Amino acid sequence: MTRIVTWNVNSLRVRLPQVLDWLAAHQPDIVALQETKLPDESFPAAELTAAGYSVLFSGQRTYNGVALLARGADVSFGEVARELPGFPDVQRRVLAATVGPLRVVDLYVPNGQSVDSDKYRYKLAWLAALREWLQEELGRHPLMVVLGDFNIAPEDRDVHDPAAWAGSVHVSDPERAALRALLELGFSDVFRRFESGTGFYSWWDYRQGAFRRDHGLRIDLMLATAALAARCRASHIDREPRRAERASDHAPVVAEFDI
DNA sequence: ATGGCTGCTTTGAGCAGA
Repeated sequence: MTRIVTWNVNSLRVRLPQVLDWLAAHQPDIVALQETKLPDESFPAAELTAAGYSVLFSGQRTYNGVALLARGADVSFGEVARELPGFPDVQRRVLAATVGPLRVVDLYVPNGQSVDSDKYRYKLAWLAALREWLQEELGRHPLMVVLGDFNIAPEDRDVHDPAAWAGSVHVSDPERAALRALLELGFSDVFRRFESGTGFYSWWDYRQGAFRRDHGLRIDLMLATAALAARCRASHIDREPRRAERASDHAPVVAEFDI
């Protein structure tokens, strides 16, 4: 059994103790982190290695930053990619590697800020470039997982108050269409293989007691190719770390595979 | 109610997140 996780930690500097505790408690095999907010020279490689993980990271100061952890010493990360082909970008949002039989693509999709902003147009252009790249990757990697903070709630059932969110960034039609276009390449949203209802969120605003009131969005996703999805046995969102003092505003999303 | 909260930044008010 292989346990795979995605978690937007919103500063690995602040969250490292919680991440280490969570790794020790849950022993995941592959972890994709987003918003590490650390330049590579500050990445806590020694601490994570001491916790039993091999690490790969692509970071920058202040914003963004992604990392992959693979359980075991000296795990080999093959065919590493840190960019979307044809989409040069100073923002560190992409980290892909081959780990054993698996292709793992860790993404921190742009937020988009608001639907009338340049950042929104950047988000849609980024998603278009991502689709082109994943289409190529699919030809080479039948067992692929694309996971991370997508900053898109796929459907209204992934939104605590769809009427309040209607038309805004994270739920707008163009964003959802871009996500559907990714899925239509041949991916499955693994969480939805096990749970079809409303009320399952992976992010809650820090403000206005949103977590306590369970006002959230499901925006952290794990997409698997058909061959990999067929081996998925369970998926859940672990709300426990969100309860902690100084919690990330995102919860880890977990899935287990027969690999 | 463009507030609310958190993390970051050539340290402190402003940006960004979602």
